[in-house]
Amino acid sequence: MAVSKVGRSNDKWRFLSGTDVESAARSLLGCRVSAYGVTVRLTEVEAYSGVGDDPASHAHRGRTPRNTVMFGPAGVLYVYFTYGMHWCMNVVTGPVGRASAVLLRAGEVVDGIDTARARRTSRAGVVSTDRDLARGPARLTMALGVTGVDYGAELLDASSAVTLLPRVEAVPDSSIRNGPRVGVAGGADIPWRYWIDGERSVSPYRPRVLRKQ
DNA sequence: AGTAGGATAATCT
DNA sequence: GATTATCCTACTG
Repeated sequence: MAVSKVGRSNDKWRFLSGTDVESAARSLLGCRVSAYGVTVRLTEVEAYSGVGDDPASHAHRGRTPRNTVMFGPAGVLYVYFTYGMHWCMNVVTGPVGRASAVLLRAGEVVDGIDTARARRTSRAGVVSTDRDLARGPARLTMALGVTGVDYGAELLDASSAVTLLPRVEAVPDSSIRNGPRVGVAGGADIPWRYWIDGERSVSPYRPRVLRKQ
């Protein structure tokens, strides 16, 4: 049967396809992501706009082979490889052509914790603490077992390997904080990092390293 | 508790 | 050839 896409009959995900990536980011907090036997409750995300105003966005300079899915419909997974060893995952948001996305930065493992621990054991054999299992974008992605093969996955399709699930508990607006995004080279003044206040799984703020003057 | 340095490769200029 | 939406380890205090 036809997959229910964002909007139309699927009102609960309507916020994903709106034009406002900030409110999409807020609404994703508290939602769950499930993949390969592990489920995570999102506690920290970052919004990235598309072509134009946001120099930190991978889509800022237009369409390339890497960012192609960002230009498609909302509710699709954008995965990228960085720093020679890490995968990070985003939820594409906004109308087709907008190319905005929300980076999933941290979460709390709520199911499949043994699997997550196994994936988050370092080469030296050190097992992560539960708090750190999905604290940080590459850690979150690693805990879920998500890699480049999941690029373009339909997150709202229940038969997909990677799925997005609605909030189980409400997340009041008053518990949501925001501030500058982490580690970005441009747009450091845009406060598009959102997190749930008081969550231990939120990655610590690190001022970006100064490049050159 | 805080920071410095290394690992390691796709992507884009 | 430079840059990168990072993580881990080891060191200092």
